[in-house]
Amino acid sequence: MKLTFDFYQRPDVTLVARELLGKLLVTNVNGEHTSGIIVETEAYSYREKACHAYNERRTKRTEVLFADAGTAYVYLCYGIHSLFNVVTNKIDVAEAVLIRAVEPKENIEAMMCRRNMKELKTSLTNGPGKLSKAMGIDQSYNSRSLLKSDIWIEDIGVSYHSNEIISDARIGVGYAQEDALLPWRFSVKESIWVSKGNNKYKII
DNA sequence: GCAATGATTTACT
DNA sequence: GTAAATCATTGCC
Repeated sequence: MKLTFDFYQRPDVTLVARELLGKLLVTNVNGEHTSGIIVETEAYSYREKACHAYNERRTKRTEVLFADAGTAYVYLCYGIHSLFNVVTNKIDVAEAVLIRAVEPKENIEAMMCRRNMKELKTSLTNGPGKLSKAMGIDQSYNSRSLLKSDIWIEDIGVSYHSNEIISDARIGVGYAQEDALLPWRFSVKESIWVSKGNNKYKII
């Protein structure tokens, strides 16, 4: 069952981030239907410095974060990678969940083709830039609604108890000072598809 | 207008 | 382990 507006509009972005684990991310790009199970997420909020819309900063780019719940926020990172987020909370409240890793489910061949890979490895989708490419998500999906387009998230009856979820500091947000320590990264403990993180800016 | 930088990945050594 | 790739957005001049 496709997730509805009510799922995304709830006020606690970390709760939504946790509950997105085990859900199925589905895209239908250029006639290729692909999907993967979400195994790693991060929460972002206007209340903390790691967020692009920190302190309610509105610019052309961050405007999407103030949009209605269930809107996709796709932005270019390091000039190369498209990172996929889902906007949560009420309209004009800038919060979002970054999808960091998925377990490939349907049409894995098409995903490998998009990533130029010959054999199936976890590196197909174990990172935010990687899964976007595998799923065919690019800048053109920015500000698209997940409630009524060719990209959406489904509930497939999987949910995790808190002892099956790892809660940790987010990756690559060292610039956010004290907010970089918030345990707002969530991943499925048993999954081998979780990203390895980024040692470069790792916080001790 | 211009310079700095990043919610990363990949290919080297 | 280290570094290059690569560019939209941002903030300051």
